[in-house]
Amino acid sequence: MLKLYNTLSRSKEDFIPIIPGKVSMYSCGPTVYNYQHIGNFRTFFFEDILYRVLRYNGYKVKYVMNITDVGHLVSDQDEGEDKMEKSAKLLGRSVWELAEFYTGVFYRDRDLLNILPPDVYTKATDYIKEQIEMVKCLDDKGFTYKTSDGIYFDTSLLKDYGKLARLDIEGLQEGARIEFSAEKKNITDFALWKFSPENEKRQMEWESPWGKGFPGWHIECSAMSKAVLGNHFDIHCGGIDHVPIHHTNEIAQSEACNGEKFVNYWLHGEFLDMGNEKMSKSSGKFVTLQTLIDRGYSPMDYRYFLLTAHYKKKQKFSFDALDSAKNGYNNLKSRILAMKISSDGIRDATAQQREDLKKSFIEKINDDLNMPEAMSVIWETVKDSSLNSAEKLELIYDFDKVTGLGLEKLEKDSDNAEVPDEIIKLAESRAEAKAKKDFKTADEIRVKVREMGYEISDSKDGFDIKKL
RNA sequence: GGUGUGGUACCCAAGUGGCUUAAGGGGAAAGUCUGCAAAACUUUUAUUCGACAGUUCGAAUCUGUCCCACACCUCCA
Repeated sequence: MLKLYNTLSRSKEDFIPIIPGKVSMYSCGPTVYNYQHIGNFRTFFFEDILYRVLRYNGYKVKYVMNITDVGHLVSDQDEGEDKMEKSAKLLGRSVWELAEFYTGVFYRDRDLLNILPPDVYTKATDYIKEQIEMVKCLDDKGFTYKTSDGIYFDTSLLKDYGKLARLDIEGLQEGARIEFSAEKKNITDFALWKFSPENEKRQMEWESPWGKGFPGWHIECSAMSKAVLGNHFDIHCGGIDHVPIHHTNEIAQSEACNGEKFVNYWLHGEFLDMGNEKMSKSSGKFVTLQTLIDRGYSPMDYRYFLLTAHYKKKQKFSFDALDSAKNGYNNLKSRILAMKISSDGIRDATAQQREDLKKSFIEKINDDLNMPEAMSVIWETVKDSSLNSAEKLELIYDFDKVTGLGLEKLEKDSDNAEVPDEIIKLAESRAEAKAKKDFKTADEIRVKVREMGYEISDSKDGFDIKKL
């Protein structure tokens, strides 16, 4: 039985889909006005694990992710400039070009991290009509009011507003530091449709029953999930930061308009803790996947790193921690490679042991996606002395459908091809010296080669050269 | 001011009442192997879970108090 932690109930629940055997799932994707940083990818990774675990459990999953290419203001509370327009202005490009560019980078990074694409990507600008219709629906039902800058949702009309975040509305007002729009009736009210500024031509704007403008950020997820998955679906996920505002508002809009429960299970991924390194995009300073690549890490090192912590807990990022993940991943890979050489067969006699390991793995992933424990089962499998290589590999390849470390496709690095002739010659002369028992010369050559960036190591049939 | 989360070995990180005399990885150390190394293999590395009280037959896990760190209530995945 798959158990998932539901933010709505603040507890781990048995997962029971609306339609047996099928799962409908929506996750809040990237806002493509800038690069995604490694913190963003922690969330996309968590969603990938969720998707994989659902599929591993045999569910037929319809997974939708949105691409926000319009309307996400600098503040979630609908203050400030549109992030897309602001960023475009800064770079002197059109917002459309910008969105396309950053979407492309997002896809590339996603693939490098072996994150599976969803079944459907929905771009906010492709669903303007649906968003307008939803605002109209709310308007018709009397949930809206108009101010000088847009159509707003009146949150005081819902008695359970804020149930997801368990908001203490009174407390919010007391501690609020935001510039409170005087025209807003309640601090928690938010824009459904924003009017284009009169003195300014926006690059992205559309006609609507309320005049030229653009949709508020929250409405896109409500409208697009409705369009693709219907009024009521199984799982909605995203980053933990979306609980108090974005997801709270999605629930308000969707339930007010549709008149039925919106989502059964809300799952939220915790943040990556960068220590002193602030990761907010607005500060302009953040670590991207490319930063890691430039520093000599493979994107998959980062994936392995993410697998070592539970998604609901803050994970401390540091280059030391990433180093240890990289080493761990390398060790795992070399063990797998060593096993691949073997020509063992699967034995009936070990069926029980293999069954036990598999059961244990499933138990871990189904316990609210406990990947650190699942990784521990993988290591147990690797080190199990009662199983032969073929048996271990069969299990590990199966487990890797969830972990996504690319272990089945793993091939021995063709490092030797890149070793310069000069180094090979030195290695050969070292072998000669060794044969003559001239160990002093042999050691000198090894040191010299090491200084040149290569490591010579002896093997049964001669030597190996590895780039350092 | 309000709200919330967390403090587990040198580092990362599971575990939330007995199966754990606390997973797993990294690191470190020792041994086997080796001319010596490297790799590989084997072994070791928290009687202890921020502190102090308490509940219990039994607690890292529950309760209370305190200390510390962080996050959110602006933006952020």
